[in-house]
Amino acid sequence: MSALQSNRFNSKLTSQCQSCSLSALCLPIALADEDVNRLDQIIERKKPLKKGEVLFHQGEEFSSVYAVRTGTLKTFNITNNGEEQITGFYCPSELVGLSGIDNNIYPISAKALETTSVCEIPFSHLESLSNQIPSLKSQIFKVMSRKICDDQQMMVLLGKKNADEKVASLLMNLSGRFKRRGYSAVSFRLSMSRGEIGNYLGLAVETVSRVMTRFQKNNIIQVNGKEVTIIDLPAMQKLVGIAEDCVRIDTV
Amino acid sequence: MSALQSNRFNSKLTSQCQSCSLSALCLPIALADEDVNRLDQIIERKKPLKKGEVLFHQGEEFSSVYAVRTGTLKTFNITNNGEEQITGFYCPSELVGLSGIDNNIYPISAKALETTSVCEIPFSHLESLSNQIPSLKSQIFKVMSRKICDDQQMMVLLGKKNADEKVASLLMNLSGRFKRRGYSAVSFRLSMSRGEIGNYLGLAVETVSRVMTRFQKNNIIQVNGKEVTIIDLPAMQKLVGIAEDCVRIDTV
DNA sequence: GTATTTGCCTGACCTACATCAAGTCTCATG
DNA sequence: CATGAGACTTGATGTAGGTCAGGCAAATAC
Repeated sequence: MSALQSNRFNSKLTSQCQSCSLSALCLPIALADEDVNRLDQIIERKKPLKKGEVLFHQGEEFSSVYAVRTGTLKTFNITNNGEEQITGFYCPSELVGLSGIDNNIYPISAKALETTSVCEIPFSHLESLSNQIPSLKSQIFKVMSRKICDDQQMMVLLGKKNADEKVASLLMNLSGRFKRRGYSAVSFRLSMSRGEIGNYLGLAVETVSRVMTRFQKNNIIQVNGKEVTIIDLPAMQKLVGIAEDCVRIDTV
Repeated sequence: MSALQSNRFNSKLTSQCQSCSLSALCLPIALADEDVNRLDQIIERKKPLKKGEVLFHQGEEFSSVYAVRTGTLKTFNITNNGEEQITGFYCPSELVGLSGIDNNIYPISAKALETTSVCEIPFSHLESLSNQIPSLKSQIFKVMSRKICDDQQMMVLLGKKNADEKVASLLMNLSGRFKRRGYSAVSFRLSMSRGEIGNYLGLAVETVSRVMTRFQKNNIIQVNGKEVTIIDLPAMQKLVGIAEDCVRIDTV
């Protein structure tokens, strides 16, 4: 059975790690069955967030990290002059909130881009559980390290790439994330608006729009509102520059 | 005795965590004495790197994280088209190499900007020691979380700030890091070149140069080669926007 | 000592992208 | 069904910062 044939995980809140199709991507990877059980017990499944609802606010006391189960989140930072700077988009199986550990305060807010359900993982529990399960601790180190790695790639993007490369990079990045979860890597739906894309990439909305219509004219992608299909994969890869995503070789 | 009156830590390679004036800033914070001892035993003090020498190369197998004891490092990423993108500068007490944990490969290189000595902390040892010392594990989580936090601030900088704000942010950031180690927050020496600053901030060398001379003309800073003095602190803070560095309140 | 390289500064010019302005399209709501 | 508010697109224009080119000074080599 394919990992994604099921729709169980938005059906009831009681679903568990063992039966969750994301479990291989999420934290429990590399854990023994009994350990997954123990992890499972500290996780709280909350009722889904509606579009626009906030999971946690910048400045709030840190308590939990969250694994996205369905839907998408954005995290953002309100800058001193009041503008929002989006720092990331989070898809199912991805962990949000790690930046709160340092100061026990969330330095960013997290908001749902669509109806989104998450698993809440109280960090104090996770931490004490990680005392008992060394491989869980290693797993957390890895997840955090990967985040550092990804953020550094993002810096390269923001610092060195032009508008075309930025947009192509985002699309290819999303493509890879869909693929990893078993969805099509070439055809998908953007859950964020053009404005949010621009904000994230350091571009004006208009630029995002222009780049995407130009890509479409040049038969690199096909766009229909939020639906995107990548047509000319080599062209996209060339724009991104192969060897993205740290040095990570995608083994999936 | 001030934390910085001593010069012991570049005098001999055998210096230990207990006697290191950086220990309060580095990993051992919040560790019991006996635990510091145990940590101390896994750390290898290497002979100093000369300017331009590489600590580890992008793509190399990951083995250790490093704490800078004296001097400065930069980390950088060679992009697909062969250019270098600097992802960070590292001052004494700061930890380099955390991004290697994820894939067991360093995704960046680290190079000395001046004569630099480091403590090598073999990660496998650190990890197993962290099984025995929960507070050490927490400390590692915190350090990694802080890194994520800082990187996100860097994204805001690269995505939203103009040249003046970028340069001001870097100077103020360095200022804060000097201060934390007990040095002057207003007068310090840049260990990186203008080119490296530009590269890091996503600016051309010429722009960095122009911004700094303009700052000087407007009596905001005083520049003499690599020596910088901040004259008009409020102006600088205004450029940076107060409330930098995540939401962290500097308690030092 | 001179030659050469390297880092930094400065001016003139150019371009990629932002900004402004005016649509069109979508879709939610009374 | 009409209406109104967002979200998206497109064109015209402006500008911050990049690029190019030249020059000086300090460091390094010869």
